[in-house]
Amino acid sequence: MSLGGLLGEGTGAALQQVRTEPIQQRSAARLSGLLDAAAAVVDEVGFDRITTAMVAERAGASIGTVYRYYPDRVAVLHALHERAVARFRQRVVDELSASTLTSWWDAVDCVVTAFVGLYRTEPGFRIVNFDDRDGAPAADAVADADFFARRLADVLVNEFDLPSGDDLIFRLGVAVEMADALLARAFHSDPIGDERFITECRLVMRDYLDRFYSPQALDLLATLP
Amino acid sequence: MSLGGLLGEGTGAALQQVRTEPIQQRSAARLSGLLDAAAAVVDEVGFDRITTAMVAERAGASIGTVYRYYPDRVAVLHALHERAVARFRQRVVDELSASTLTSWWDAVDCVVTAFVGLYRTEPGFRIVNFDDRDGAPAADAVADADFFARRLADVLVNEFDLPSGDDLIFRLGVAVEMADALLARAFHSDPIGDERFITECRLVMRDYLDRFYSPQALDLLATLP
DNA sequence: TGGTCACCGAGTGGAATTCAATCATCCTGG
DNA sequence: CCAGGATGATTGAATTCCACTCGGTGACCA
Repeated sequence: MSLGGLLGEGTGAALQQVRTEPIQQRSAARLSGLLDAAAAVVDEVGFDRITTAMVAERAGASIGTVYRYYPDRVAVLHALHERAVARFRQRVVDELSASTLTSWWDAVDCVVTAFVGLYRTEPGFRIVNFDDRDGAPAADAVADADFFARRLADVLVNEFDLPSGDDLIFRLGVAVEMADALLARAFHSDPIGDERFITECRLVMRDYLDRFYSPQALDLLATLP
Repeated sequence: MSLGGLLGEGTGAALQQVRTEPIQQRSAARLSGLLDAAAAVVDEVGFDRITTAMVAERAGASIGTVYRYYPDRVAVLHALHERAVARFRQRVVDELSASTLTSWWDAVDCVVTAFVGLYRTEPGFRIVNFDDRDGAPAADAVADADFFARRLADVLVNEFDLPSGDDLIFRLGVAVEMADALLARAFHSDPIGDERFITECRLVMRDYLDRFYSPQALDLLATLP
């Protein structure tokens, strides 16, 4: 789940992707250099044509260096995905603080906007996000989505007084799944993103959550014990 | 898109997956045996760890035999998916004819029910379905989803007088994406399927489509030119 | 009995991964 | 300040793995 884990400071699994934590400064540059190279290569040749040799060469490193940091080919792509998600997280924060939020809806809208922005500007993300659903990430994905739903729930509860609880988390989880699917569809064959799906995504999110959390629904809820 | 192509009699690419059409009877059994083996292996080791050797061994055949029928490893998984979809198609038909349909909603509900049943009973489908978005099928997937949306639109237009047109197809496409995401989520870590997500899927589908195609909405639409 | 059809499995090639050797940097005692 | 050992970082040839090919062998048919 790609929207998952957006607000987490690392979801646990993320950090263990790196085999050996770099100790000297130069290797930090190496690490991000490898990811930059991977992003470029993925954009050029696609997900399933990428080879470790290409990544190494593009990064000006040797094969062995790749394996020093990542246990296998797929882990490199995972890490690329993780980094993109981290940048997205920052983007959400920026977006949230740059906007004047008058209701929970504005916050949700910011998240969608940030995600769309990520698709558009982060090299390789579009492809990695589609293809990263295999194998290993599958297990993490649900945990990530759940984690993200919890974080988002915190924000909505604290900022907009939505009623906290498992119901809210579950519904945000549902919303995240739907949004991810629709945005993936929007960008599937269109680097700019098909606006119809993006618009419909916002609409669906709002309608779905309005059902439970519109002012009217909340008022109604308040009148009941 | 996994719900995609459900009602199609083959989407064009489907039939060309088999390299050589079997001529003698025994080879028909071989073919389905290979798929059974692939399904079992996929269930055991997962999508990206499956090897042609594993499939061959499980089927009691040799590597060469696999390649006699399928051009490559991915084609085997395509074929497995296709077979599952074919069975699903039958299940939809059964479901539709076994139910008394009083509105378009009943038809949509049947599709969801059939899809859930497929997840539960078709070996290997759960995993293949997740990963079928990736790699090669990715391109087909959107076409499939679109194709399925069109077929479903036909049914709803003919049986329940929904207004035909691109809008209906687009909205069904959106609905398909959402349903697929939510059902995938329901079965992601639960072989039986998390009922909360299944229920929510039905609810979301209905709410979303009701917005445009509820009796009230249709009446309203009718009063306008 | 000749001609397809089906099957086999060692062989090929390319990509993933390993690992022993080498280089770079840091650290410490003098 | 500076040997020079210790440890981190890098290398790339060697190895392993795996998808895929192909020539040979038997099975069915007419």
